[in-house]
Amino acid sequence: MTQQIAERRPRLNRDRVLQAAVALADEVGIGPLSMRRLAQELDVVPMALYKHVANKEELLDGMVDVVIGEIDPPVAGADWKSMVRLRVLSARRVLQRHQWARRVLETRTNPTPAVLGYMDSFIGMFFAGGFSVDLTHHVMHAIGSRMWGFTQELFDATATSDGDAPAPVAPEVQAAMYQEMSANYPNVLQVATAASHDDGSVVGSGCDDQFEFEFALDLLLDGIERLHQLQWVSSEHPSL
Amino acid sequence: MTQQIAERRPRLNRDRVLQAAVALADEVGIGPLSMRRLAQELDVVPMALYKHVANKEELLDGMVDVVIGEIDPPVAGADWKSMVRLRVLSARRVLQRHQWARRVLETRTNPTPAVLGYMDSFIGMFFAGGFSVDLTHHVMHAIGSRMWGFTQELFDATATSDGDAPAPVAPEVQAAMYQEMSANYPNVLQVATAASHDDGSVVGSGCDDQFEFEFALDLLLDGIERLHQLQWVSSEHPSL
DNA sequence: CCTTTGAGGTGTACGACGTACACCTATCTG
DNA sequence: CAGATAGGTGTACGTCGTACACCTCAAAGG
Repeated sequence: MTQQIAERRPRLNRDRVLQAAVALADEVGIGPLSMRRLAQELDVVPMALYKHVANKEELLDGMVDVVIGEIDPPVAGADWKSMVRLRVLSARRVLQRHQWARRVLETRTNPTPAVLGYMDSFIGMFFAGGFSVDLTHHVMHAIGSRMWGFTQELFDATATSDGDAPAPVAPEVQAAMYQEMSANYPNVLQVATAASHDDGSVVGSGCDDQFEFEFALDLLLDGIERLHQLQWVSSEHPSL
Repeated sequence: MTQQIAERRPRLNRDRVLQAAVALADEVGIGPLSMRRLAQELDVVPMALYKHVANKEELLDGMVDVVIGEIDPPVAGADWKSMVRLRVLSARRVLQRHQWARRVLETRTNPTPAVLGYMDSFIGMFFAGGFSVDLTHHVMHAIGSRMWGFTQELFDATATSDGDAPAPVAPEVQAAMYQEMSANYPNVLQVATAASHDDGSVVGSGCDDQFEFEFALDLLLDGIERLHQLQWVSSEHPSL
């Protein structure tokens, strides 16, 4: 009789927790997704979740990773433009499927390995297309905000988003980060270091946000001007 | 002795509440901004706030209005491109000053009059520049997501953002909305109705999100392609 | 001048929330 | 079979938004 009525519930694990969280958020939205509600869904007491995720923030990190994992890998053997285009559209489809994801992604304060990996592979598409590190950097900002649906500070480790002072990073920690980056995310590292030559930090954004903003803005305005001059109308859906 | 020690605190009103809320959010961030904390700042008991704001959502609406009000009006007598450019940059400066504003703006489910007024005047700049209603519509989407820092659903009344079913709108209410719109926001109305010809609703977005997305994406990709072909480098900061 | 009234401010209370901490109990290892 | 340890439980605390009943005080009417 030690066996409970339901001999099901095959023991929780981190993955089942994340999957359930994603499913629940898809169903009811991110607002009503509470630890208690999620626990209930898994037929478990709230505190049980904390054996698999450190806290709610880490749960959200994990959910983001699940979502990122759903974005298609780059299609092989195409020109950079169609590769990038398809991948951005794939990302859009995923974020559309999980409406809450954009909002959550936006609140992540530092990128998970899955996000870094995605960025790295994305940057790789530009490199393969013969882009300079410099242009790739600016372009990632411009495309990134379209792809994610918000202007990102994903790399800006200095933004704690709650106004606390940025924790100073010890040199040896920074060195370790560098090792990690160069082993796993060489493209990200290349872009990041090139962008922060005037800044001491390896991980800080170190780039000129104002410039990035105007870069993308002018890209848009120039494109718009061209369409205006051409008397472009959408009903014909011509190539831009 | 009925007079309290401090004869100051010149009686609360909605405006003082909003100003204090904005100042507090600027200082400590949006996370720690609670009704209780705000009340404390105003030297008042939490429930006192509810005499001036219906609830926290309405407080946030009011805060957004304060922020929107800080964006510069269009400069007179310039071409559309510089007018738009300056105004977007002004909006950016404001959102930069109030870091929390972007996140809050994003969670607003329907636009306040201040936001509608701003949109209306923004659309007006394109109309004055000779843009068609059609092109203006697409361009507002593309520029909008750059200006606000996120891809907007500001007009999408069907998105309750917590997954609830969209409340059906009675015909007479819809008629009243129409009156209101045509009186105060004629430009918005024009763009909205043109965009939703296939949709019955006046206020629903009714436009093809996928198309808007690809429109802006291709605008970017084409611009990027041009830069790539020109071997553009940022260090020289040439005009794009 | 006194009374009435209603807007503005108070106090208490409730049901959410995230999660610390001490505890129990399966399951696996030696 | 014994002991360890990963997984699950129960209770409790401090936070949040806000409903509801109450008080108070400035202005207005007799």
